[in-house]
Amino acid sequence: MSSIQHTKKIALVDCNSFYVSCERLFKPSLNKKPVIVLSNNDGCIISRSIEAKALGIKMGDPYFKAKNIILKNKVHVFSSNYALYGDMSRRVMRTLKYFTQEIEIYSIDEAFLDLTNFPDDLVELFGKKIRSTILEWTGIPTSIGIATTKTLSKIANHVAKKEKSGVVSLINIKNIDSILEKIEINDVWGVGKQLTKFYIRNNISNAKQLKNISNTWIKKSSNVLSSRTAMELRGISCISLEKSQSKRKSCCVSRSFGKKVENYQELKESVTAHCLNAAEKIRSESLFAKSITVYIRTSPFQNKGIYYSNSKTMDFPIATDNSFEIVKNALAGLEFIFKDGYRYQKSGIILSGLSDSEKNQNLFFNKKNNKIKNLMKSIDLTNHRYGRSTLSLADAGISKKRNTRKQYSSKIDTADFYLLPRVRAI
DNA sequence: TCTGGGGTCCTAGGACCC
DNA sequence: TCTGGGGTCCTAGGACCC
Repeated sequence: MSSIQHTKKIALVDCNSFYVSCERLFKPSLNKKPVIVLSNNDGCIISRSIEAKALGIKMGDPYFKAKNIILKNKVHVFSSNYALYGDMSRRVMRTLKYFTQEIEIYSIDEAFLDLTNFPDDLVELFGKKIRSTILEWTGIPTSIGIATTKTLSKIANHVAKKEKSGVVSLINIKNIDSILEKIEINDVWGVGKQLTKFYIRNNISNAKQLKNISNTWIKKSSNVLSSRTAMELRGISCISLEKSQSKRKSCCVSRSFGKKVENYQELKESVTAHCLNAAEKIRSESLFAKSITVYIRTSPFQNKGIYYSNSKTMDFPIATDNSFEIVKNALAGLEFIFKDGYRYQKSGIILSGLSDSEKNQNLFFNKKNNKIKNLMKSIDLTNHRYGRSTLSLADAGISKKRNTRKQYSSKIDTADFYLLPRVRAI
């Protein structure tokens, strides 16, 4: 057993303006220029380059509201291309795994690494090596924050975003209070809109103040999550690294419509399509759903007409991954909640109570079940080979034009070898 | 005219039981 | 006038994250 006691060291690696950076790979001429990426249907702004941020363009703002600034400043606009971002994300994560297996992939553009086994005085240098390697191998710029807990590594990362080196370690700093003091309370990981309001009311407006507040007070007036955050600010690790990604518990598929929908048939088609996507997803992960929720709603932002939103949840008699059964139940639920005369903006479904046990199934295993299983398998295989929705149910309305907007797509597919950008070795 | 999508966890309160 | 008390389980909705 080693006698050396290592300080706990957690690094948070975060890709800078990830979606924008992905698009820039294929158009290097856009470096240093303002660029944004839009959500589905070109609805909201979901990624901004620093130059776009500097223009005052806010995260999550509806596109049409920012259009004036965008046109005036010649901001480059992209519709989102999730296939591209997912692919680039996998490349970045693979690169990280080259450095350590102690990794938690936290989101599409973020990962926590446990660097406890590296010497304290070398960890920042190691961070810089990681950063330059990711840039070299994938072309994606990152920021890296290193500290003793996840919450503090988030803060270190926040500071690193403004540093030229892109890497900040709090490990060897004796007293980090002067740093925490400059972190606004709403920038602390785990403090959202409601908690910010609550803390401000109680004269807590930065991370240092939250760190120094009594634990009993937080637990009493808020909840365990809040006290965990405060503890982590004090350097006491409460949120551990989740190395193995556990199987998910639910699976949602939803879309807003490009144009409002009043027609029942069109709603049915959208719900059917959502079900087929979700069913395929859970089958690919060998999961079975216990229940399904279907929901529809009109736009919450328009006051013309009355707002209507409703949902219906149904249990399956036996947990299932069968597309037909999932669609059948969803459509029954839709019929139950549909009301005529509204301009619907969105529909969605949620498969929940997901499990990978086939316990329930085995009891009822028979020929018919096997037949359906094989059918599902061949549907998935065909769709995988020839593109999504090659094989579909009639109700998904595949012959029709999709009710979505995607005006600014770069149409880049990393599966196409010749479009892959060549990244210059540094 | 036009406002994303996909997750997790916690808690309050209702249903039910003795 | 006045209607127990304590426990468990489940779910819907809220808050948070990216």
